[in-house]
Amino acid sequence: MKGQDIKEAGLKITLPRLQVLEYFEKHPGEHLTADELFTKLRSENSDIGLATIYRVLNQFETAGLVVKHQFENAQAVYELDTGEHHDHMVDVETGEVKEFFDKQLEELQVQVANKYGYELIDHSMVLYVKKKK
Amino acid sequence: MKGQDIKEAGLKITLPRLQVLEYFEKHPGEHLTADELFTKLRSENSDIGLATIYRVLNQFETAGLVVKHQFENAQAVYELDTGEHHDHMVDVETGEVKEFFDKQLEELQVQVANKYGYELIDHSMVLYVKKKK
DNA sequence: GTGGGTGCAAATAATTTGCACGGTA
DNA sequence: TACCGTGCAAATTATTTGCACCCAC
Repeated sequence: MKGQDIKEAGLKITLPRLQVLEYFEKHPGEHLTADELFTKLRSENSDIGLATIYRVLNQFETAGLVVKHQFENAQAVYELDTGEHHDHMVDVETGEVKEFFDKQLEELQVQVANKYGYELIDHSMVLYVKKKK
Repeated sequence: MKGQDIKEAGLKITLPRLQVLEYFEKHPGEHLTADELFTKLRSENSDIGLATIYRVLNQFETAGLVVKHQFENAQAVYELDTGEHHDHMVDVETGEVKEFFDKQLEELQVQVANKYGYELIDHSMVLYVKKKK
């Protein structure tokens, strides 16, 4: 049962938390803002509050259940943490967000950090792209 | 004279605009928030307003005089646009921002975008690092 | 039963905008 | 003199927090 993840995070299994987690699981690959999630859940007859969404997302982020991204825009977007690291491509024409992973790029970043005398802890990389004609 | 850049951007040469531009030119490599710039200029006996800083920075960004970055934190940071593209490394222990450029990384990003059927328009890449012991 | 969890509304933080006045061209 | 530009304060936007009530354990 999915409540397991919530319990393992040291949180009580409550309806709002289940609804948020369930939404992400039912829509794999979606990246949405707190507000978008609020609207979607409300339209599914949930009576969840926006503040709760922010609270739950923060708790889930701390627990490693979701990942938060701050792209160019003001609002942060969240996605389910599949456990597999990946980076993002944003199609500048459609706003669509695509995940990708490139081993060579990852390794090169480690090497570049080393070259400057640093150890790489984390990175964020977003490629802004458009479809080739 | 430095007012030149401002005039070329189609803007009147005013004291606040000169002060902002001058601050960046006198402190090469600095990345600061609107609020930090406000405090610095005020301490230099300017009577510039925070709203004006935001307005001027936006105009300068549009004109290509400064570049705006949104790192993990809430506040955006600005730096003078030297015309040379570079990415950033943030020391997670000190908060220090270092610029770097790696040709191989740049090229690899183009290739990766191509591999997925896209054309690379722009990218943002921030390496979070700490000093090697 | 009790302490954590929730919705709502009010508080914050960063940034933008309205307005009357001031300075540049 | 024309208007654009400015400082200040109020408005906006995204997010957080206080509080009284509620529910999972």
